[in-house]
Amino acid sequence: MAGKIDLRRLPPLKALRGFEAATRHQSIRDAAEELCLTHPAVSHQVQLIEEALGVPLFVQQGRHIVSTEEGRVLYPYVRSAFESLLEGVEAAQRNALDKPLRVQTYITASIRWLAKRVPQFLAEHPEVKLTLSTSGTDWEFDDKHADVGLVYCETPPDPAKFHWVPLFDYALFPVCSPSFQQEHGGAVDARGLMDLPLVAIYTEQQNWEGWFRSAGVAYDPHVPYILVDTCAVAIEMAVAGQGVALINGPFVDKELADGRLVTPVEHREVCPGGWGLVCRKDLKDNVRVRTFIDWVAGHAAAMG
Amino acid sequence: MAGKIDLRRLPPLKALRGFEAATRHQSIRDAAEELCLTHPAVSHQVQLIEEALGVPLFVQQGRHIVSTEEGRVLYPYVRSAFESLLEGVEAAQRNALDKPLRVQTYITASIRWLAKRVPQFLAEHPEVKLTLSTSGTDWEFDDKHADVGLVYCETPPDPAKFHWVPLFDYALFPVCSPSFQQEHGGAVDARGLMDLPLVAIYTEQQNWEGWFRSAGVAYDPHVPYILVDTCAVAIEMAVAGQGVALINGPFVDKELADGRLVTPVEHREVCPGGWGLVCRKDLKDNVRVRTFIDWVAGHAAAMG
DNA sequence: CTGACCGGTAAATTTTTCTTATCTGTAGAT
DNA sequence: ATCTACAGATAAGAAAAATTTACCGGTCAG
Repeated sequence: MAGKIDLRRLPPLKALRGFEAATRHQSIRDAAEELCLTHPAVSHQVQLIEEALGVPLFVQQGRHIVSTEEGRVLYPYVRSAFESLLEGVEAAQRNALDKPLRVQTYITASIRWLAKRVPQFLAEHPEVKLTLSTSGTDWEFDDKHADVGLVYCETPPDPAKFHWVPLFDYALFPVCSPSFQQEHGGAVDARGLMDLPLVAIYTEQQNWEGWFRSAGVAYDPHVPYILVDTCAVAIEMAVAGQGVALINGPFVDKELADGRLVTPVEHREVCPGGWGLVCRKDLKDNVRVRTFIDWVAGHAAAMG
Repeated sequence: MAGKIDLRRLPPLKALRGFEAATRHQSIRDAAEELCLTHPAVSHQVQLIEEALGVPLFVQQGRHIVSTEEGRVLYPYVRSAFESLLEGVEAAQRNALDKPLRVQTYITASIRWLAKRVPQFLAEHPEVKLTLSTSGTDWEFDDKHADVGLVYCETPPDPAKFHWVPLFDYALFPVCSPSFQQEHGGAVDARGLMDLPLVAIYTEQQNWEGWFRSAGVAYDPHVPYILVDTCAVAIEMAVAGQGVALINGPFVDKELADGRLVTPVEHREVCPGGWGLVCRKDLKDNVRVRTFIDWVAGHAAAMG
């Protein structure tokens, strides 16, 4: 980190691009076109540098311009400065890319949605490494230990600090195995469901209550619950024919499609908020973060 | 002059100075001070680059900032880009300096004022070479063949095309040698002067007429003239005691000071315009031109 | 000689940059 | 603990810069 420097005598940096292009084309208009500017803009940029250096860089010859000797002397230095900058940008971005992206998820979202798709992501983006940290207990996105979170939020997080990309809405619906359904007398209504063994999650026992209420059924606090600790386990219980689980999101799409699970009652309780990706606002343009978010959001939109 | 390039992905060049200084100081405020800016300006510049690269370059640690790994990776590239630019500027300026500066003068101004001072200028500015082109006939500054002119103008040249630095005003006064004065009866008035042999310049015979008029003396067109072709010769004639010459500017200061010339009549005819330096407007900031103009103007002010 | 082409210039507008004022969080002192 | 001084971030407005639009003048090819 070398010391002292005399940055004062640097030429107007922005205008250097005009000089570079004008020198390369030996034409103001062509340079302007390349830079998506009008020709007076480039003309002005060149004049700025000529003034700053106190040296003419072009002379008009007929209706064209031609670099002066000084212009030709200066050009390679400018060129190599630009190349150095481009190299630097690439090096910094490569460096950033080399670090694994830390992704925080809830255990259910991880097991039943993200984990399945991660291999494809890694195959499509071999330059990005991932670290998944799944937790069944932490509901809050922890920006100290993760770059991106796939989380559920009732209300979108503070937009002043966080970038939020919604993925799926949050609607609760009951599922059970087809054999379980037959054993308990085929089709039932919401009221009938209350007599069956219901699988609930420790931390979200109130979900059933809300669902019954939204289905227009008076809630009986003495409903026979089977308590498990995560939604992923509740799903396994339902598949195994142990009871009716209350699910949200796209986490049982596959089981519903291939018939391992059915919805004994069609009613869905639409809840506020939804699942989405979250990251610190200042990271939203980070190459790794952007790559990951765009990819996941694309797949969520495509496959629900 | 290598071809193609992808300038699009260059970072915002102007903001790079902020990044450079902030990295070097590891402090936004110190960087701002060095760049003569306020700290929000530098803060913003850094953010601009971080956004452009999609990579954080600093993290806040306590109440200070510290470069991230990416910032440390990027820095040397930026640094070397700046150094390349500074080298380029120097190389171009050195190149420009190597060419001789073409100075156009009238013969009198050259012989009696400029030529004497040129050696000192060359000694003080060994990097600047001069080509003097003196002419007794060309009155118009010829910007095709000269970079700077030391010329007389009745009215300042068009400021849209030329840069003009006035040096001395133009006031006509008569001079002769002391012996000549004594031979012709000592002190005289303007009227008496008309009877003496007057030295006039071919191309400016009307000068005497104007001088007499401004002195309040009726002009007699039959005054005995000795005609010479340049003012420099007229001066020599006067020194040699051949007659009275009509002089302007500082061109006989030395002879008046050491007594080789005297002013037989004190009246001076102040004429419009004056002597000055002229150059094309677009050259006024050229290093060689500026050096020369500043030096000459300084000496003209100091020594009249 | 005419018309298309090229670059320069001026004025106005848009964009960028910078400053002023305020806020948040940290570290050191009381 | 609480207060103060300090370092940065942020927002809004002001200042400065870059850019565009419209136009001019010179040059060259037909």
